[in-house]
Amino acid sequence: MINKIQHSTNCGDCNCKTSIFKSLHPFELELINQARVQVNYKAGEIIFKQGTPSPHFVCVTSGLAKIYIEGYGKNLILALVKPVDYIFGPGIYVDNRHYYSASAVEDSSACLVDVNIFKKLIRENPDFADEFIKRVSLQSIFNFDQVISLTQKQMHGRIADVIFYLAEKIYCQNPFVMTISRQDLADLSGMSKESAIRILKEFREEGILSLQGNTLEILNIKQLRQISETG
Amino acid sequence: MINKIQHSTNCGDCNCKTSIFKSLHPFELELINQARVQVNYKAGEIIFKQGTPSPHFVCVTSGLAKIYIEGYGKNLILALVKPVDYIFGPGIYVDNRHYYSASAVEDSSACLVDVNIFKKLIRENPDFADEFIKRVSLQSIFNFDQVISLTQKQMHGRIADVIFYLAEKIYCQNPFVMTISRQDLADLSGMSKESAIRILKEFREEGILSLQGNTLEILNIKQLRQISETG
DNA sequence: CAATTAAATTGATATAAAACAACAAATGGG
DNA sequence: CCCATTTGTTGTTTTATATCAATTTAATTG
Repeated sequence: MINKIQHSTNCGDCNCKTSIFKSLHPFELELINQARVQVNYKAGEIIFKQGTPSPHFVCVTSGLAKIYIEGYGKNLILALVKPVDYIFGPGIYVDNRHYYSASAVEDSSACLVDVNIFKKLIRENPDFADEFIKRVSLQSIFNFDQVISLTQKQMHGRIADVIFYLAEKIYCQNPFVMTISRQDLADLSGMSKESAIRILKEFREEGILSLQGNTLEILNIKQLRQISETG
Repeated sequence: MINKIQHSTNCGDCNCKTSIFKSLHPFELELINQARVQVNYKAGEIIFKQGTPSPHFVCVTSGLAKIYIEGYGKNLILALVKPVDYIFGPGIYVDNRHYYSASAVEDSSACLVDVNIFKKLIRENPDFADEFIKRVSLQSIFNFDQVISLTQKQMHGRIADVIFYLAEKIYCQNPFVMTISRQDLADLSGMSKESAIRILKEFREEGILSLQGNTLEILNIKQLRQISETG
């Protein structure tokens, strides 16, 4: 099972896709490369748990992961993380604890790198620091949109938002295969699984999308956008 | 009207209260001091508007401000900002736009400082950068708690959370005078003004708190905590 | 200080969404 | 390949919460 997935053998080839690393010098990238540990996760396996110490940052190199807050009885998925993107929680600069959990949605692999190396590079390379802060800022902005969607739109609008998120940011194609479960869809849109399913059904009946098996196609983007905007 | 409020005449005295500035050298603080502009706002006045350019960061030196997202028909208050604390939105490292609005809740004054000075200091002083990132991280963690409260608790729990926020983080005393309106209370807890008022009334009737005029006292902290935790 | 406007309060009604329950379909391990 | 477990689906009921409407209180301002 090991080594079934093809990976780059160094960060210089792999992480070039992640904009934040573009400001690192080759020798700095090599520093990360030396320190990294690669791990494989089966679908459903937990990568790290909310509340536990956070000794490294995680770079997802294949598959799909979710980061989610374990709340009161249910989870809220903050984001899906696809290759090549990394998970770097806010606890690292606070108390070295995770403030959300992460698990693999699909069979995935990831590189783990000691956070101290990361923090060291931020101190030493201002361009990298700027990129990092920019990245954190983009995350914040995304979260703002998310919290407005969750608190001010009703279910139809929230599902519309999540479908756009999946099509545009995660799977990046229009007919796409939903590898996330209905429960995940519900946890992304802050509603019960039953409600999420029902709205998906409604959208299908109204010809807004087609859904056979787990292949979803947005048929009427304009109408779905409308639903997203009218809440 | 001008100069009625007493302020420090330099950042060295004033901002020492704000932990993020403690890592700045005196000459760096003086750089900020030279560049700052002080402004007074009357209650209700807008400090900046979501979507507009963001040329400076804002340090609230007296009064009380709110930062809020203008959503679909209603606002969501992200935080109240009291002296001496600053407002530094995520747009500054992205597109120099504000992603939320800010306005004065009480008569307030603030210092405005060119963001470029701030960004320059972050590049040049790694300790300051670390403090800044820590600060942004704490903000994120706060927002996580907030979004869980807003999306997974029902109204009683949300109001309880907001009351604790006011008592512990904003007014910092137990009988405290609520200088925010009921609408603000509603916008902090993501519900209608009417619902917020009704729950306040219930809490009063159950002896959990007293509320005469705008003076609120938590009488049964344990029970309020319980309500916060059971959602 | 009266007159006007804005903010707070209360009650009645409508509705969005969860919870519950029962069942179907798919998945995975022995 | 079959049984067991999970995941998905649908209908019904209940409940939390918004909306609407009416009234009271407080705050402004000429």
